[in-house]
Amino acid sequence: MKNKDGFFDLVYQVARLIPYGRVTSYGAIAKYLGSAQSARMVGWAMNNSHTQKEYVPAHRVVNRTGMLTGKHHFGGSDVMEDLLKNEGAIIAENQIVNFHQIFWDPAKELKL
DNA sequence: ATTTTGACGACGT
DNA sequence: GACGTCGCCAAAA
Repeated sequence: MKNKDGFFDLVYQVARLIPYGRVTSYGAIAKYLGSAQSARMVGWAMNNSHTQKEYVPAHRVVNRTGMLTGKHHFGGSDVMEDLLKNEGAIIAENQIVNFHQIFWDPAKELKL
């Protein structure tokens, strides 16, 4: 397949697998991909996520602190917060309060 | 080909 | 316990 087995595409696919009302961290995805130390790459991939044909729920991906670090990349609006809140996430000061509650680890949940 | 970055993470002070 | 710095990998300039 001409699927670019690139790191980016992998991240996009995993990000799309994030269930509704759930969030994950860059490190979690990176770990699932086998490159736990490449958490930064995941974030970078998200930056290019807009280049993907399919929409990537990047708003469900936050850093390990649960802070919406990437909300600035959503067009400058608080759309990211609104979306997460809409899914049941509690956001306060750009930070997910119930992060531990809605945290979704692909390497754990998605792992068969 | 080399250098810089980049939406992180862990360790150190 | 809060703040700072370094380290990681991979892609873009």
